[in-house]
Amino acid sequence: MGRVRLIDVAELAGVSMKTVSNVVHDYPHVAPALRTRVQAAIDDLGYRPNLTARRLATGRTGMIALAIPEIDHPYFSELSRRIAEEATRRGYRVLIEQTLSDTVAEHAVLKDREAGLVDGVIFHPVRMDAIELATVHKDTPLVLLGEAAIPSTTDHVMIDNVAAAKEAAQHLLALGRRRIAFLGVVDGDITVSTNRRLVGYQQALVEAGIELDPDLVLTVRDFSPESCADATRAALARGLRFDGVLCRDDKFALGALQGLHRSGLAVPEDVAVIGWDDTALASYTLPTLTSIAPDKPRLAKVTLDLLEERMNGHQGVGRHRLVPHSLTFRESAPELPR
Amino acid sequence: MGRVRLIDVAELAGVSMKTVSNVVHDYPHVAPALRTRVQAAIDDLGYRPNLTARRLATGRTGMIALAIPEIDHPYFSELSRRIAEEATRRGYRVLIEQTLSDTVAEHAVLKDREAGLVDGVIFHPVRMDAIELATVHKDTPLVLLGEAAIPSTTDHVMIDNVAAAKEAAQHLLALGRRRIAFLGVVDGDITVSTNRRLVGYQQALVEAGIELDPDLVLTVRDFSPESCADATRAALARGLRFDGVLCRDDKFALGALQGLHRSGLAVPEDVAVIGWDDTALASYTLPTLTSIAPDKPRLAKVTLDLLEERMNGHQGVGRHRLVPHSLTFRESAPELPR
DNA sequence: CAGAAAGTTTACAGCGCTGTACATTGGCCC
DNA sequence: GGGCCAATGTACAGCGCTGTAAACTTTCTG
Repeated sequence: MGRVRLIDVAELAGVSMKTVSNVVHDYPHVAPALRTRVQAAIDDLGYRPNLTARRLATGRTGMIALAIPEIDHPYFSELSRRIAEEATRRGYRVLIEQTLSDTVAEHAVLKDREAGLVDGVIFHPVRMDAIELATVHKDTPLVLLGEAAIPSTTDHVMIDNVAAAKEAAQHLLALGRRRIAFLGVVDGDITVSTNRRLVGYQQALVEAGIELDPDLVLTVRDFSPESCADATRAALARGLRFDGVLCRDDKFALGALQGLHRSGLAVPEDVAVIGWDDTALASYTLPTLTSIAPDKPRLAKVTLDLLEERMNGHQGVGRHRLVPHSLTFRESAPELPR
Repeated sequence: MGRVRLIDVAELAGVSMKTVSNVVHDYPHVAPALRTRVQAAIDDLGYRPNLTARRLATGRTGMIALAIPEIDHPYFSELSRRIAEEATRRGYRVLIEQTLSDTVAEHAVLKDREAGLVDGVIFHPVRMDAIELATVHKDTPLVLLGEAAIPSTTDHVMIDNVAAAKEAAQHLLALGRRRIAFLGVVDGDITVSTNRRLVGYQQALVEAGIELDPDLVLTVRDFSPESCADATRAALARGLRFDGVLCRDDKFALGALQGLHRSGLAVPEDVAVIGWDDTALASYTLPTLTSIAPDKPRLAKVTLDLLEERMNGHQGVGRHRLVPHSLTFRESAPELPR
């Protein structure tokens, strides 16, 4: 336990508490002799500043909350890591909060700031929409991620989903595929992300002069790879034919790979597959998975840039940043030879 | 910002701060009339207690640290989720800390408690050994996970690695496999976990009257699936033959699946594969992966039981708990028909 | 109905730190 | 030598909350 207090050090060194504090904080105007004496006392006693007291006195916590749907989803765990590392670099700690896509939990997210637990919040909402967010969020430094809610009043970072989906579909087209499926729309739970990606997919096809076939937009039961595998097999079983699949995320793509394999189709020979998020999963599969790759380090950097400005008092309308993306080519939809 | 303070509520309601505090804490002996009046004032003003101040006054933070090597490793992110959920159930929040298997970072883990950031620490060490831990850890409530360091003085939770490895190997034997490889030993970085698992593997073979072949213990470059795939292919290429592989974790197993596939071998027909940790990965692969499954909910529960007792002042020697494990059967090493 | 017991409320001293205001010292310039 | 400024150090009032002790009320008991 941090039994040793500032005043204990001060007494041992024969100085005031404030001087010890100054030494701890590397305040420049401390006489060298004194500094060493105080430092010796600190080391002697094994003094550690009590962060709670410091926080109360300063009003700053040095912590930021990261609220995500699930910590054990590959994309979010990779994102968490990036953000935690970027935050550490800037002297903050990250408190990860799981919402489990639950409305109540999402509403609770912003309370943390009110309770003085954190200085700012990074929030990837699923349920809350722009209006709810705009009303709840008053003066909490907040940066939103994802596409679910984009209130104009709040800072927000994402990739250009439409463009990314379009580029992926265009790559499939460039590979000579003409019957391209989209996997998938979760039954009764169509998210904004899915929507944007679907739009990009459609744009690519239309611009290539291909008629849209609604049957090629597959519907799945839920967000599990299993349901995607089932949907893929079911589609093939009822006679639907396609030679390319654009998936809304890597887990969906794994489901597609399983479904195709079990239906006796070869990837990429018979069907090319593209995933989304470029998580570690993409290199673990058979065949390895071509995937849309958001620039995660950049995402972390931009997000923290915005948040830090807000925490430093920046006021004003919401800033909206697009972060670059690219296509990471692997076996399931190989790069074009040139 | 939580501008509203306890005293503001008190003044509005015309009572003392302490009475408001009592209402906030549901202290039973508050006159009903007063309680409603105070509650109204709280609601009116939108009062939220300042947790930092509370912590300073009580000396409790309500937080526990979870220090793990990597947040984006599937096993650790699943573990984090379990532990966070169990902790939430008990009224704690979890502060996740990445050590990246770095010695310095591991040593820093215990400082958090000293700084009063958390009430207790759950720590999965990689580098620190029992002796270091025993000396550093004085009176911080601490529970260790994993097999790296087991100082007798500290509470510790793990599964029986030797037994689990033995059972897995025995399952491969029961499937009629006789040439069983172990994947693998990381070159120059053999961990205690790997060692325990290797021992169990060897016990099973010896008890089955099979002579140990050191060549069957494969060496890999690092902890990536890629290096495991390479090691598998290289082994096959140099003429090594085997019909079963026991892997030290699921990521290694994914590498094995890739390597076997690329070498033209079928799983499980030619070679049966068993992974370790039963992470989500295991159901995503082709074929799906049989894996040793630690009872993660139980692990979380036991860990928090121990930690809570320590945080409540329990003294005494380290308690060492084994948590149950089982084998989750999937395609790569199917369950025996009966 | 006195006295004890239980219920209810308050005042206030910290928790350990930092920010501010202020005191002291020494160096430098004319 | 006086005056001024920068450097150095200190005292102390909070930050917002809770625990303790004590005051005051009401209820119960014989």
